[in-house]
Amino acid sequence: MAQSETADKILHAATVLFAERGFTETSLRTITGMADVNLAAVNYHFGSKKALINAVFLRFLTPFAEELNRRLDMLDDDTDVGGMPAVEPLLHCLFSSLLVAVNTVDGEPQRFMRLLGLAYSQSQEHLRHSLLAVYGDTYRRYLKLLHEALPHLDPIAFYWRLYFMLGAAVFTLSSFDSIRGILNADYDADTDLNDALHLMVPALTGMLQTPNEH
Amino acid sequence: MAQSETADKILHAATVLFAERGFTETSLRTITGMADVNLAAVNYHFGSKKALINAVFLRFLTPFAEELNRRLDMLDDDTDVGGMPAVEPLLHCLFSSLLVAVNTVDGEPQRFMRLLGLAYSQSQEHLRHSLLAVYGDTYRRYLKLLHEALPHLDPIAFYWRLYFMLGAAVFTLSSFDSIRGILNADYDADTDLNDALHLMVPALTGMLQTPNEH
DNA sequence: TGTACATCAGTGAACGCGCGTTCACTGATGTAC
DNA sequence: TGTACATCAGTGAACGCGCGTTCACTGATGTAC
Repeated sequence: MAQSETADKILHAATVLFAERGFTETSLRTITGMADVNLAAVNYHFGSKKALINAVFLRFLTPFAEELNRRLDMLDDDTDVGGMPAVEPLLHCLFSSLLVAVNTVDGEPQRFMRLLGLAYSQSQEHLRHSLLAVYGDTYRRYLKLLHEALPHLDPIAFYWRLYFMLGAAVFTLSSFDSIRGILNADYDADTDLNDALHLMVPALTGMLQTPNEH
Repeated sequence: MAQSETADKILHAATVLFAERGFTETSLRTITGMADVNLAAVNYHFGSKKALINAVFLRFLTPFAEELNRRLDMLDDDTDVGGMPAVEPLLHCLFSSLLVAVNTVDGEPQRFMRLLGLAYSQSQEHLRHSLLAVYGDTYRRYLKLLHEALPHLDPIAFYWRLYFMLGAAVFTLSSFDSIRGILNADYDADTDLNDALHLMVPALTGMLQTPNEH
């Protein structure tokens, strides 16, 4: 897939338009119009609109998962002698992989953050299944390490904290452009994606490490 | 609006279906089919599909904003003699108002959480404008109090932390049903909405209070 | 070297379908004189 | 008390439109004998 120039142009236009408006709100006619290719080319190269949505995600999640695994390997080597990796390095791993992966494919980094947000909110069951099949191993590996770094949390509390973290990250990064716009207008201060991630790491570390009083 | 039985049935069905599938993915035919009313009744009572979406939000956000204002008044009275309200009571205020409001209108509480999540992710500009016009004052009042309780954060850092909190809350609560399902299956432990909120308050308090090292 | 066939990327036009909205209409209830 | 008119909730059928998908087709390139 995506070996032809036409398929590449479709993937690029679909990425931009899906991130801007969502999946249902973007028609194949708009995509092929922007990509300057024939309407039927989407079904020729990808088979269906659903398959196109899948392909858009695979294109940027594959380098992300590879980068994350590479960094977790490095972290494993570093801590071979003395115990487990800590929370903060684990979060750095995650966000740095995101940044690196997003820069290997074309386009604005925050586009992919928006797509990630959409994947969660628009109930695309087919998408969730296909993503879990491809990236499930990496996901479970990361979860195991993170939980080991948070021994004060029982499994239930850990699971909820994980979702608090996912929510904060996905929501903030997928609204990144609009938050930045508001801050520029109100406080005349510019924050780039890297700044935002550096504000997020200590805040989320603090959240995860807070003791859980019942 | 919503004084007739037909309009009420439409509002109820729309609330259920929008929360399940999103706005674009729910057709007026599905809504009127479930409500057992005539298709044209939506446009007769509400004017358009967009106006129906607005009405669904107004119905549960209005009791929420009223309840929140009432609780903030009480908090103001309590702290009249000694300083400002603290972070944790402010979060309790917010979440308790949500719970109370959601129980005054019919239906499962988590439905409204899902709608809130959708309002953020589906780019419904008309909706955001209309909501800010109606609830802007309450929103700004709450923000001011919360910032006063967090004097260690400069405006920029505060703003980002606010979005981390919003993200964690909206995302978690709108995925509440599926998270609960996973926990039931994997750990055989049931968590209701109240439990989830009580796990959230200390975690988010910890996140907000964490110092921001640069 | 020449011919026949297969493969493949891409195209133009049409398919049927479900969508939100509109419109002329009905029938019940309220109001004015 | 009776009649004429206005208002209002609700209806049935149709409107035009944009959607994802399909299909027969073209033209270029590669392969076999």
